[in-house]
Amino acid sequence: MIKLSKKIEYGILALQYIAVHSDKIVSAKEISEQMGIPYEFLSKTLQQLMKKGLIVSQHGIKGGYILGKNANDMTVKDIIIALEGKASFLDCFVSSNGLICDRSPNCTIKDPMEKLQSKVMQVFNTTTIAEIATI
Amino acid sequence: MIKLSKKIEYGILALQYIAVHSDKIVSAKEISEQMGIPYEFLSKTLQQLMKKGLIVSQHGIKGGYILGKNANDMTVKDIIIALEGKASFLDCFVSSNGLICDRSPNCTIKDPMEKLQSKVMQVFNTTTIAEIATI
DNA sequence: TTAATATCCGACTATTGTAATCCGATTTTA
DNA sequence: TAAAATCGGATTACAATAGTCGGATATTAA
Repeated sequence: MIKLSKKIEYGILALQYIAVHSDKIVSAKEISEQMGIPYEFLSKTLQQLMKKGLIVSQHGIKGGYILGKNANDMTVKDIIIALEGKASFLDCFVSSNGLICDRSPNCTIKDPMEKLQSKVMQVFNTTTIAEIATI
Repeated sequence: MIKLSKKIEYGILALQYIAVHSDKIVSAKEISEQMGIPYEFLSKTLQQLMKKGLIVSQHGIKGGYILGKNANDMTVKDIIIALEGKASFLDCFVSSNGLICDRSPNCTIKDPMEKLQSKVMQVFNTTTIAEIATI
């Protein structure tokens, strides 16, 4: 299947919510309730985004999250990489030399697929949270 | 994960192989051996492509497959739809009215994600087997 | 100083979808 | 009529996703 995982969907929803409510600190509970996302799962996702610097956390009773950088500088590709470590279509693109599957190194689709992938990644890399948050 | 399934990877590989060897009928066994794809799984994939007209089958001892239409008119999107029925990022885009998940109809990411998706689909829709087969 | 509320973190379970396999039927050609 | 191919349903195996649970830590406010 060619689709975005729930984790990425939730990540985008959360970042959008935090961006729209940038005048205050937003808690995971608030996002969970307002966006209809399972609380525990969302918490995990937010912690991952925090570790990658996309958001900044504040502990304690008045705690929550704010954006870690400008929404204009935060792309969908950033989110995918923060939450899944990579953003690639085929497994062979994960390693640096590309020699993973049986067909390597004489794979006939590696080069054309790499071009296809870079085109798609360019779309992800030019779509920002600022765009998504502006409704 | 944002990645292409093995089925789609195999489908692209098979179509590429058939396109390159368009001077003859190519059997599933030959593709399986040459491309290193599990025979039974590949057979199923080829049957799906056949049902959608991307390839034409020939029964019997000298049987196999040839392209069902010009490689220039066969896009990656065609392959994805033939093998998975749809080509969408989020589940809510599957239905025509988009009212599936909890957030509908007031979902705040549906519209921006729909734009993102259409951009990606345009990439898939403008990449042909002819391009992929020309190495 | 203590209770409340929040993030943080590891481990675990449940579910789903993918990938692969098995078995047999049908078709065509030599 | 035997061999080699496609066809098709059912089943199994496996991996990744999605979600849950329990508890530790940090911060604030009463």
